[in-house]
Amino acid sequence: MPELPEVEFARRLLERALKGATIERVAIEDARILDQRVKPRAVITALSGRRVQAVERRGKWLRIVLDRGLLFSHLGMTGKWTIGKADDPPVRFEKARLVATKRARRVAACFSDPRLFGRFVVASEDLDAYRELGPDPLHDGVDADRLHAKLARRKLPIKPTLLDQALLAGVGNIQATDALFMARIDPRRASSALSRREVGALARAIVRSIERTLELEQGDTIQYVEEPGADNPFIVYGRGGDPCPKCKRALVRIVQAGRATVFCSRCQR
DNA sequence: AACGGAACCTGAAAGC
DNA sequence: TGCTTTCAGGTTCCGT
Repeated sequence: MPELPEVEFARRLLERALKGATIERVAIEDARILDQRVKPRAVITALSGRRVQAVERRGKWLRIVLDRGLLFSHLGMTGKWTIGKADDPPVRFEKARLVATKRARRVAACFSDPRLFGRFVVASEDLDAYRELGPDPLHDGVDADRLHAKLARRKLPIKPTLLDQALLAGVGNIQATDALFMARIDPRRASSALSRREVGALARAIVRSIERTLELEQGDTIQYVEEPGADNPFIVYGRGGDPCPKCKRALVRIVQAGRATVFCSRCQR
């Protein structure tokens, strides 16, 4: 599932392909990726002829800066950008395509998304959802003192709290699950009960977990862990019932706020 | 205000 | 074999 590392992978891909390029053709194959009030025609008009100045990311949001206006892209659960030739046939589950030209070279940036949780939004200013994001662990680091102070006011257990994008932008179910294992913290603990020392360990684990995942994502294509044939590169995420990598006791799978969590009841306290 | 839970989606895997 | 059920989950919305 796309979380911060996968979105950063997409950012780098799009930056290489599109920065400095001019969008010459836009196709929206499925309007359900758009804001429902916006007509596909309006999106095509807004993007056509625009020059891409930068491809940025905050949390799980991509922000493509144009010479006039902005394009926001969220990958949802199954969204993916791939780069190909302008006239390549549609990729599987393709929902939108930007054909752009840079120094007489034409490229296609294709957005595919089988489950349609992704977003494709043209705007003239930052979206509320973007403005409301908390610090990005990769850009800003994780300030443990600040995090500790924020957690002190939270009522939820630490695991669901970590999924709040206003707390830290980009942490999803996978990174939260693995980071709690790395920091040896029980996901059921009350957020406000974590000591400063524990929050320090958690802050470091979040950054380490993200950097580790990013290192695994080399090359030009990316595979998400849920896709058929993909292996699971994560430490405990998706490994309920398997032996704990540290102590070999069976990892426990529970559901919190509707999300699966895996942890070791011996190593995580 | 804060929180839980459902809804939005559909492909793949598991169950029967 | 083929049908049905379950699961995955980021975000938004709604009800409590």
